Amino acid sequence: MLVPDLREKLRRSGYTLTSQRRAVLEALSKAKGHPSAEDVYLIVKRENPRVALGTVYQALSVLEEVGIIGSKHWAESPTRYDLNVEPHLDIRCISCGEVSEVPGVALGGVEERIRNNTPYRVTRATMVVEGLCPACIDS
Amino acid sequence: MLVPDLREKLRRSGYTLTSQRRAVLEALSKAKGHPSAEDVYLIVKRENPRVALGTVYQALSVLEEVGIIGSKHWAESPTRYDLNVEPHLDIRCISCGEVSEVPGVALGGVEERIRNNTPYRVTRATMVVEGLCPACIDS
DNA sequence: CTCGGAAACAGGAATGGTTACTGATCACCA
DNA sequence: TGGTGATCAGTAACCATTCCTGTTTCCGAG
Repeated sequence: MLVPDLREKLRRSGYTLTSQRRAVLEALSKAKGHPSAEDVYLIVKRENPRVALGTVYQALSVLEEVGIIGSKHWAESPTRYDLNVEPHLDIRCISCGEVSEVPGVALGGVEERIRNNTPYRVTRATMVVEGLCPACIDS
Repeated sequence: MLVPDLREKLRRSGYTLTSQRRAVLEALSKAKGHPSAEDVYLIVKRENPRVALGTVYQALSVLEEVGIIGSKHWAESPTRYDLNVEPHLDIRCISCGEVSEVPGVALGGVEERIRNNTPYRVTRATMVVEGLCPACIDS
């Protein structure tokens, strides 16, 4: 199964397991990249044409809150979702929009240092990386 | 003067110096924080009620391209602009939206390590930090 | 198993930041 | 100073996302 104790994880945060939420999770694993909400919507729709886009947005936000999926946001581009909830770097091509992972780079305790240098209660510290992918450099 | 050789810097990239672009720059320095395009627009409008919001957007984007100003983007919030073009960390309160600087935290060559671990040509690597500001923690 | 109330959903309208478009105006070099 | 390409004002359009409303689904208590 895709996520063990899925129902239990949702219930612990006061949510219920619905077929739509399961379908969104399955679509996310099928997409195997960094799909946007709309990408997920299109995949879910292939099997269940009656799902609403708003439902996909809501399901993604619930799944993220529960900690089953992660999201990243680049300016001028829809939010991308990811089954990989471990801290890791992704880079987005400013020309074609493709997102891929940057392996082997650790942030080295930057978040910890941020916490020690601000009176804010830090809730999120993400690296947003942009560039030109190999294919777009050549063209 | 706010920026020496302003005209020259614009000209070098093929742009001209206009009163609107100068006004946007002045508004940005008056705002003294991390204003959004609309914040800048409202300030500029006080002295020149005929400016259009679109002009402010275009001016900000030109000034950024030329390297006179910087911008940062948090999800679910308009892009913020800044006269400080040196690499530095800013944190945004997820409750009231206020942005302030996190002093004394260096990224320690993370960008260099990213460049060495991706086939992309990196054009931008920013840290996006969110949290609760002291005032919002108490309330 | 089944019933009732709470949660979630479908469909579509609304929102908000940003960009695109068009005819009028301006900046600047010859 | 005059011409021309860049820029502007005003406004419409765009797109990702959220909101709204009536209907359906989920699931724990019995």
